[in-house]
Amino acid sequence: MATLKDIAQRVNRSVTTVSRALAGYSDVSPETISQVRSAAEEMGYVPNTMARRLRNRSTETIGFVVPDSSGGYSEAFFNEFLAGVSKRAADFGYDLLVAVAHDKEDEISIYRKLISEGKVDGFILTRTYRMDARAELLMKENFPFAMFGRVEKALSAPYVDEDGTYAMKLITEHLVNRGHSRIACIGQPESIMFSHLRLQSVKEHLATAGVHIPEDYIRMGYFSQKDGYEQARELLRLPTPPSAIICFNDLLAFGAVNAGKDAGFRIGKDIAVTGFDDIPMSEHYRPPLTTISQPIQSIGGMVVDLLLDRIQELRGITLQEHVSEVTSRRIPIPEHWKVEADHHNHQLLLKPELIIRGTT
Amino acid sequence: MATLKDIAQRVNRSVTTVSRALAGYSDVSPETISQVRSAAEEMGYVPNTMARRLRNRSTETIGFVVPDSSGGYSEAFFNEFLAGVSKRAADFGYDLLVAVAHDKEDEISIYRKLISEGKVDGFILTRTYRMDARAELLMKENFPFAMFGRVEKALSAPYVDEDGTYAMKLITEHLVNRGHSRIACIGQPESIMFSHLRLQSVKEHLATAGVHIPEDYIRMGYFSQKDGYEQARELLRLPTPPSAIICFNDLLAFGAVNAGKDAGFRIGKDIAVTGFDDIPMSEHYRPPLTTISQPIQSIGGMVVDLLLDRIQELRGITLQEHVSEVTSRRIPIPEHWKVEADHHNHQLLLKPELIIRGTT
DNA sequence: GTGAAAGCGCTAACAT
DNA sequence: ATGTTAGCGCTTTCAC
Repeated sequence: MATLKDIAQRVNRSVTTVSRALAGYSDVSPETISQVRSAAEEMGYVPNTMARRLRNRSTETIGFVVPDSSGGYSEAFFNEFLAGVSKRAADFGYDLLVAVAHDKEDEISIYRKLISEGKVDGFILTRTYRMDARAELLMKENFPFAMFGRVEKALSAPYVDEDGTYAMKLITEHLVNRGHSRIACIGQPESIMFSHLRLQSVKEHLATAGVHIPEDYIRMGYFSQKDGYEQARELLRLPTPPSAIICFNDLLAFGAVNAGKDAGFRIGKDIAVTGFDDIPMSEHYRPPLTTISQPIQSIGGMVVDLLLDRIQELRGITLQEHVSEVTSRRIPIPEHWKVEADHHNHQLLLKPELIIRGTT
Repeated sequence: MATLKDIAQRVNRSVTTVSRALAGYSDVSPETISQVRSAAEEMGYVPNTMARRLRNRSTETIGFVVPDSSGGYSEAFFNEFLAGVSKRAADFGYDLLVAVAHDKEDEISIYRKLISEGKVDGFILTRTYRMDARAELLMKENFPFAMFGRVEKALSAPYVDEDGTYAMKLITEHLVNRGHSRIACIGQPESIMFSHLRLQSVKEHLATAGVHIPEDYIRMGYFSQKDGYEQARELLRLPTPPSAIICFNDLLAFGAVNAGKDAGFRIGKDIAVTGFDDIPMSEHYRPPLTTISQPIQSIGGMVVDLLLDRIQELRGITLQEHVSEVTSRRIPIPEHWKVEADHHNHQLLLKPELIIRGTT
């Protein structure tokens, strides 16, 4: 591998000059620049990553800790998001470090470790909790991070989130308009922020519509298709079973659909089911699933943008040119997505879309 | 962040001595060792990652390039595999760098880039092709890698693979025993190694069983549920439609099941469908899918083991202790999984399992 | 416009 | 058993 030194020898200049020529400093003579550039080109020079990182005290790396694949986390969601993050990070020369929480190891200790070892410049968080230990740690450490999702306490941390409250307004109105008055829901644990927000919204909008939702219609704490099946089965065995089941993700909805079928209901006729996320399979399910769509991959990209902004902010502007270039390259966010934003566009709420299909 | 220098000052020793004390060299006095260790502990010393990497010419990082999420790649598979890789890598202090192929960018150029920038010590490859440009590049560059899957040309590269030939033997025998004689199959492009192997095996074992498989029963080039639906629909509209459809992944099978339903067939009675992979949903599909199961997460871990072996091999044994410790920690592979292995246990073939469910 | 020198934090060869 | 020196490859003062 060619180094600056090699180039310097070749063009009879000092390492310093070569470094500056390559970096495009203004105080290098044009001829030197072109000499150096072509020498570098010829010699296939690529800067040594670790040397640069050591010197610059920068890892050029974003960390993403996967809660744990086994948790029944909606897989398709995760892939899409990761793709969005990785591609966007690559645009800025950032790498993506992925860690999966060991069963043994405390998730939060992974964050601690990655910070103390200096392996990442910042983190991306998803599936935030109302009280999120990760967000609290990172705030306390003043370590850069950006979230897909919010936390309950108003933090100054940057985030992108879907407007789950609005999404549930769309769903409940849709169901009420279809004549449903016995509406149940199956969701994740209420400790998860989005799950909490969605449930609140369901309650609120049903109340507005004058629809009562009894306590035993509310099933919180579930993720998987299997969970959806079991909870829906129980719901349908109640003395007064619901005529519609709102599920807080698509997998739960698939399970509920199956439970409905097994109990002899015609899905979309005798009983309605809705999902959330619009994973690829939803469109192909039988019947196709009514659900809420979110541009997951784009969201991943947006979160990267927010994080990189935050990193530079905390670092103080050092690399002037780079900064402005980077900031100007931010993904513009389509206006029709944006519901709300803080004055710095660092906290974004996106408008989700209701996709009406065969299950309602 | 405390550095070796800080510790050295504290204990009145040189940086070198501190470094060696921490590394556990034998030529440091016991008291110095304990002094240094406790000082390090107190000061919360953590070695600077980038300094170590620069100095050691090691990235302590494994690269994994995701072909592209949109390609219809079986998502659940990807997650499980990644989890296995990440966890195992973490056991050895290795990081996992994940890159997603940009739509614009040539996939192979990502490998080139990561190599020339010195960002990873080795790669993990999945979904290998019969002629695999990545494997060829890495062989040519003599850069460490390990594969989940084989390539057509016999390479000395380490791999783990399922015995797809055997898997298809199980499937065809199962179907033939159930009385099927009109058997079709839907698979990925034949350029993909596993798809090719599976197809060959299907042909071979059907021939052995005296079952003829006409050309128009063979549909290669597909990945997604949608593909599965469309191809199955066409198959079922043939003058002589098949009575069984072998699909080379579970998503294809889901599509085929739906096509069968839509055409008025009773799945598992009028028409049989089989999948491959046993993703979580397969068990919950309607009807539950007969398929081939593989321990994906474990396989991810095994591939990491092979890769780390290869990395150390190419590097020459430098860190004696570390090496032996590492090698001794390898995941033992259950005997009942192992079908075949080369003499160094660097090329492993695993025995897949047939899971019989409702679609046959 | 260019170069010498210093240093990021670590490790290792070579003294002593 | 310990310290001195050197250097990984890069960037950034600071001097000329």
